[in-house]
Order: sequence, then structure tokens, then C-alpha cells
Amino acid sequence: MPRVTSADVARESGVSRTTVSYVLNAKAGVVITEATRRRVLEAAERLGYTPSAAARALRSGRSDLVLCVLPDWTVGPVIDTLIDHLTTSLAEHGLSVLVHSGRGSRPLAELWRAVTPCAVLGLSPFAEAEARAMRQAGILVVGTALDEDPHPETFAVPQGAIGRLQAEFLAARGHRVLAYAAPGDDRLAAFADRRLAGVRLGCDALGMPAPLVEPVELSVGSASAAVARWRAGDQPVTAVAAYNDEVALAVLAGVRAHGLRVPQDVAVIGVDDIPAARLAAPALTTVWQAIDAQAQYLADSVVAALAGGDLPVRPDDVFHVVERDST
Amino acid sequence: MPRVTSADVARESGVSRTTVSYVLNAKAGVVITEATRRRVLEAAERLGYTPSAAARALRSGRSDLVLCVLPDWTVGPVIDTLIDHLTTSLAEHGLSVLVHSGRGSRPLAELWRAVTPCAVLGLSPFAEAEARAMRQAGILVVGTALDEDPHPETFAVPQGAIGRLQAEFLAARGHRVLAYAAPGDDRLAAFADRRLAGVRLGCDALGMPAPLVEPVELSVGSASAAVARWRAGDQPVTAVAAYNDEVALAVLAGVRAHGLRVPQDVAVIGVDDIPAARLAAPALTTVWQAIDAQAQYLADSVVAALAGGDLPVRPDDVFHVVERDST
DNA sequence: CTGAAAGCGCTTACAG
DNA sequence: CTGAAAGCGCTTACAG
Repeated sequence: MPRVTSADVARESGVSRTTVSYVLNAKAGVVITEATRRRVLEAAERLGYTPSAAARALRSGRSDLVLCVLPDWTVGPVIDTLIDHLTTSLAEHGLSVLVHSGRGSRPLAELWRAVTPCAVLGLSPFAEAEARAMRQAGILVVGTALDEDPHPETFAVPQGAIGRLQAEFLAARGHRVLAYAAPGDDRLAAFADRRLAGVRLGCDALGMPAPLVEPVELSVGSASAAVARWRAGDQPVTAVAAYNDEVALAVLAGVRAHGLRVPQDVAVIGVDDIPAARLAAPALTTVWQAIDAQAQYLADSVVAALAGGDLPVRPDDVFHVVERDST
Repeated sequence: MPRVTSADVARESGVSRTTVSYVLNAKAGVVITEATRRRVLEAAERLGYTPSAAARALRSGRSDLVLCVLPDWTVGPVIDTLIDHLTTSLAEHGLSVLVHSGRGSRPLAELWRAVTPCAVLGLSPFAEAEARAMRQAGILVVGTALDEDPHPETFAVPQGAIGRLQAEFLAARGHRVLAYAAPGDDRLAAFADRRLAGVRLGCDALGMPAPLVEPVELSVGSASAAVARWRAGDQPVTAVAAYNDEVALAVLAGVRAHGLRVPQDVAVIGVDDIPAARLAAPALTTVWQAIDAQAQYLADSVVAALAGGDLPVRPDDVFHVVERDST
């Protein structure tokens, strides 16, 4: 079954390929007789014509692919959901999302040079040189900043705000001595550090001592050791802000291992609201993110930047504490 | 910064584009002077030449993209890991994995017609007509069968074997009355039904009554209701095989809500070994899958089929019970 | 309003 | 061993 080309559509509808292209791309400024238009559209439909992305990309030097580069650690359900939303939103604009998890594969430059996407979204920050090279090649680069960023072409999730929200919530429950459970995986440091900075800021603003930080692996042993250190001083920690829900689940297990009660002895709050959070014993209090709003904003930003239009308004109020039994 | 083309490399190294192509693609049967070869390679390196995927695809009618179509439900960490491995393995063969989550976006045909991938991997089954159309267009279609399948171009994860393993493991612990906790989400039915069939088969082979099946949503309420029904009869259920770890976590919460003890009153086994499994109270026994071996097999299959070579040997022993405290 | 022609960058018969 | 030329399917000045 050879491919159906615009030449086939032209022949079928008795016009030139030029006209086919004009009709199918709804080319602005060109007036086409309604009868011709319809004939072309019908022929295309009948033949099942789909323009070749390769030819289009070759011609324009740009494809309608949006390359979404994932960080090299496992991303988890929040990012999965984000990408789902993104795919749907961008599909409405004829853009296809190509997700690439970088893990140990070819250098990024090879990928974007080969694929010539119209835009590249980084879900973890790009090296400055890399970003520059892509911009020079005419690719829209949307990096992810970890916090507010002046650069408009940046998708910023204010990680600091998450930590601050955790600290404020715990303080409002009467806690004065907080701990921060950092992830054991160093690759998460960039995110974890920002969230921690938010917790610190919150404590500071409320006149509380700085949080005691311990890395917590996703194992009972690691969490238990961290809990021991938190409880050792003469000002024992009474509440833990965890990097995310999985770390929080580990802390819960660590607290349990010491025979302490949650939330009476130690309160715990996570981030993400994964399904396991509400099923934990006790059910985990956590920070929920409005992923759909963030995905929509990101999609709108890409479309706007590509079209040279106005950037959308950044959504606020995207975080929200879901209070359950661990606080 | 205009794109570096093979013409630039040809000029730089003082040969024709033909020669550049021969050298860079290590074209078999063509003998090139070592000196020429080196000159071309160095020029390409110096100029930072990357062949245009678009031009190549247009020329050959096929790109080096492997389209991986995800099902329309959130995939979870196991599939994430699978794709990670797959991306890495296929990158070694110059293939880039493009992941597409279908959710509500454009029809699949539009995507593969536009992108002209060399292969399409379906992580949930394709409609037969869709698969046929892709094959006719010369695309390698690797569907996912839910169980053993005679068709060689199929990635079969024997879901039934998972269920059977769960049943056998519980029986070996002395349980005679089993329940199956099915997922609440209907979109998972295709998988869940196969796993359930495996549990049934296991029970049957061991002379045990058929498992009592209840759907369990990821909420304490839903799980609690299921547990109530399981414990109601005069032959109360003493062990639950869950569709996956999240469902198992819900069952744990449901059992807890009834004041019953795990594993003394009710034992629970999941599937996947997500991080939350080992952090649960009690730590969850689960079926672990050798994702890396399966990914490698899938990657090898694709490469072999593309090259027309021999298909690799299907790995066995890819499942494995991780025993913890819930059984 | 519509068509003939060029050219995007590549590979590959086909000649030397 | 190497080069000139064609053609993949598209879009877009440029002519009518």
C-alpha cells in the first residue's frame, strides 16, 4: 500500500498540488472557490490522506513534534499525569508530544538535531550551553525553573512554596520543632533543596528554629535511623515535612519502628497525594498540586510562544494541603 | 546558525556527498580509502554534523523512531521502568523511543501516518484493523498480548502466570479460601481478568474453591466493604490476592478498618513491588517482575524483526515472590 | 483564483 | 574508488 500523497489528492480532485496545500492548510490570504475547497477536502478524506511529517519537517526545517525531556530519575505519577494532560492539550493544536527519558541514552543534542522538534520542554533544567544551542537552531526551549524565574520561556513550579506551605501548616497545628526528610537519591537534590529552602523560610518567618535535615531512603531502616536522630536532642522534633509522599511513607514506618504514635508524638506531611497516601496507616496528610492547571499553563505557553502571541497568565493557588490523619 | 548538512561535510573534506554518505553509514560492499574515511569522519566531527531525521525519513519512507503507545490509564512505575530500559536499549541501535499516551488525543492512525515510525509498540492491545493498516504501511507492529500468544511479533507478558503464582504461594502458606481483589478501574479489566484467571487456575489445580472476587477502589471505604463481604460467609476468606500493590494497600487498609490482623486473620499479596509496598504496615508481600529482562527481550525483538534476523529467546522466570510481613 | 517549478537534506542506482 | 543526478513529499514564491 503506497503512501497517499498530495499529488494523489490533486489528481483525484482535478487541481494542482499548490491548491491542495492551500486548502488543507487553510492558507491565510489565499481565496479559494468554495466548490474547489470542498472537492479537495472530500478527495483528501476519501483517499485517507495524511501529510508526511517527514516531508513537512524537511521543507519547513521544523516538525510539529514537541520533545519533552524527562529527568533521569523515575518520575512518578505526578509527572505522568502532567504529560498526559500536556499531550491532550497540545494535540488540539496539532502538536504531538514525544517523551524522552534521558537515562543513559544518546546525547540530547543528537536527539534534537535529528528530530528538529518545534519546541523542547525540559522537566529538569537544561545546561545553559545546551539551551543556547537549541535556541540558535530556532527551537523554542521551555526549561523548568525550580522557583520563580524572570525568564518568560520557563515553566516554573515554585518548589519553595511547597515547603513553606508544609511548614506553615505544621506550625498552625502547634508544632515548633520541625524536621525535613530529604530524599536519599541525590538526583533529586535540586528539587529537594528548593523545597527545604521553603521550609526554612517558613520556620524563620514564624520565629521557629531551623528544621533538622536528614536524608531518608525508601526503607524502614533508613527512616528509623533518621527518626532516632530527630528525637535525640533535648528539643525533640514533633513534626516532619517530607520531600514527597514516598519519603513520608518511609518516615511513617520509621516512627512506627520506634513505637511512637503519629500524629501524637510525631506528625508527618508529604507532597503529591499518591494513591498510597490515603491508604497508609495513619492516612497521610499531604500537599496536592493542581497538575491539570499547570499542564494547561505549560501547553498554552508553548502554543503562545510558537505563535508569537501573548503568554498566558501563570496560575496561582496550585498547591493545597489535603489534611488526613498523620497531622 | 544554519543547519550543517552532508554537503558541508563533503566540501570540508573535499569529497562528494555520496562518499560522505557511504562513510557515515558504513555502507556495506563499498570500499573507501582509509585516508578518505578519516578525513570525512573528522570533518563531520569538527562541524558537528547530525543527519536530518526528516530528510532521511523522507528518503527511506521510514524514520528511526519507535512509537510506543501507552494505554489510556495511568501506567505506574513498572511501565515507566520498562520504557526507561527500552529507551536505553534501543538507543544503542540508533532508535529513538517516542512515547505517546493516547488519552483523548488524535486518532492513532493520524499519528503513525504522520510520523512514519519504523515500529509501533502497543502496551495495550491494538484493534485488529489498526494493526493490519500499520503492517500494510510497512510498519513493524509489536502488540502486547495478555498471555502466551503464537504470533511471534507480540510482546506477551503472561498475566495468568502472575495470578497463578499468587494462588500457589498463598496455598503453600496453608490458605484454602482465597479472594481476588480486582481493580475498581474498568480500563484495567483486560489485565485484571487474565490475572484472575491465573488465580482461578491455581485454586482449581490445588483442589481449592474458586476465589471470591470483589472490585476494590483505592479507598478505605471500598476496601472495607469488600473485606466485609469476604468475611461474611461460613467459609471466611483468609487470604487475598490483589491485582497490584495499590489495590493490596487498599485491602490492607480495609482489613485494618475491621480490626482484623494481617496476616493472622487475612493474608494479602500484591503485584509490582512499588516503593510503598515495603513501607506499608505490615510490609506487603508481592510479586516482583524482572522488568529489565522483559525490556531487553522487547528491545531485542524489535531490533531483530527490523533487521529480519532471528527472534530472541523469550525470558522465563521473570516473576518472583518477595515475601514480607503481610503473608 | 490556479499552476509549474524550485528546493529542503538525504541516499542510491548509475556512470565513470 | 568517487561523482552527478534523481527523487522522497511537501510548501511557497513566482507567474500567469
